[in-house]
Amino acid sequence: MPGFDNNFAVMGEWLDPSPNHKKRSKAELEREVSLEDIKNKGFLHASFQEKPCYSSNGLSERIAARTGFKVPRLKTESIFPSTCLAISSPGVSPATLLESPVFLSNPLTSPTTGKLSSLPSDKAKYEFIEDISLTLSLDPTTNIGSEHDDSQAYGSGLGDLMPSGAPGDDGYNWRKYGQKLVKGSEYPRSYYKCTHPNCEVKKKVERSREGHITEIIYVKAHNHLKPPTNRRSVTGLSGTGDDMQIDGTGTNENLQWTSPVYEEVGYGSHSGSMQVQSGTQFGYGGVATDAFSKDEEDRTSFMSVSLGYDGQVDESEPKRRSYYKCTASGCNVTKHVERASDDLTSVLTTYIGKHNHAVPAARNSSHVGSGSSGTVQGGLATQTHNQHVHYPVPRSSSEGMVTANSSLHDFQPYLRSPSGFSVYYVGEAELTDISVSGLPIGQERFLGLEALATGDPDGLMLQLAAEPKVEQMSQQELGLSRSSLIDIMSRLPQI
DNA sequence: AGCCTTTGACCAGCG
DNA sequence: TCGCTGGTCAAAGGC
Repeated sequence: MPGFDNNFAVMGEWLDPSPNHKKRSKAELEREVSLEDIKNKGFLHASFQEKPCYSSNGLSERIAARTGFKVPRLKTESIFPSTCLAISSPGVSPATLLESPVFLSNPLTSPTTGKLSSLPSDKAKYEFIEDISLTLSLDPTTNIGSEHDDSQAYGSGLGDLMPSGAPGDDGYNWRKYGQKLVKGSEYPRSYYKCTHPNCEVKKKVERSREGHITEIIYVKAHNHLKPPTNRRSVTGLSGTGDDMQIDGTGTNENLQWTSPVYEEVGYGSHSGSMQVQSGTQFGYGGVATDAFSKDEEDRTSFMSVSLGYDGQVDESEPKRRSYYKCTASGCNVTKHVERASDDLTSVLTTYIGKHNHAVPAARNSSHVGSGSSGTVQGGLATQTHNQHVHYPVPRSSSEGMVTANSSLHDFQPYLRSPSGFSVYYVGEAELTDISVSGLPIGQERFLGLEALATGDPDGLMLQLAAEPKVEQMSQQELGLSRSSLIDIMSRLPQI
């Protein structure tokens, strides 16, 4: 949900207009990765292999499986010290940055070149952040930077979102019923059950030693609404409260859709940085949406989303991304509020910039939801509340589950920030359609963004100089999206 | 009292 | 059959 640390006005929203999703072949999805490139050139190649959706392998193993070599685990919490990107917020990693409106309009698109290199016809490696000049050492063998105060960082971000007592707080109540150290994972896996009567939803959560969630796997779907306490009264620009009530999980902020200080400045479709497969909707309240309600009993889902978008090929659910900018005078903070069109329970929120003002008193108005603790302050350059989107796929789809998205995403584990965690949904829902949304690959059109990110020596800012780049897509087709993006970029904080 | 976490034991699937 | 592994159970204890 669009959490509000301050007030954002909706900049706009994209609704993916391209339902002609296609499932990519394995060959199309295979990529190779070169750590040397990452290390030396700063761009990513990736290797993608099919993998079961219900993998229980540890991240490192999965990485190894995909890249073909053993990957020393990074202390990701320290990858990006303040001297790099000042990603003091747990919600930020280079990956998330690359998923920001600046870097990511399409996972298959180079944010720097705008080249779409992962189209079906493209068998080659593709570049992602080649020219990004942020201090982004990706040597996976190195603990980059000093130990930063993880707890502090976390405290302003996911820590609030994911308190230890509510792992992956998604608005539902969970009871832990087991914990085990699974093979291949250096972190214990905790097992939770939804406490709601007759609800069979379970989830498995892996945490790092620091308590950061590294992976969440959901099994089945809720057959009930979220507990009222998690429901937030929302009124706002987009009309219905329900539509706005996207679960405050993703924020450590007071929740407010219609804050007087943020305005919506853009909107548009987000062509799939997330791999999605259709099936059951985990809509607001967890109730299946129409398309799948006919089989609610078997409603389950699978979804792999994370900083790594670790896993799938398909993306059938259109996603909506709203862009907001802080309306405070002189404040250039922007954010964008991404979710599946039908799934209001999950959201990916990305912040760009740093507020240069105090939190408006209006935050405490009646608009403000019950949200959590404090606001995102301090040296926060960007913050991403990487909640996930629930998209279902049938169990059978696991056979074809491919880490298809991008090299970048596949490398997410390296970049995994304290808030970065993988989310999988596993289930047996019938697959009504398997397709790839967001990216009309067949038409080979996309919206790319050329971006340049520069780390602030003070580690407080991230400059994102971006130029939307459009290929094989008419201006008309882009409509507001392009202009909105340009506007967004123009408002980004300057170093 | 109720709900939760913890944790060792147990069970089932698989090779 | 056996061992491994992931998942679950359930008693104990804490809040």
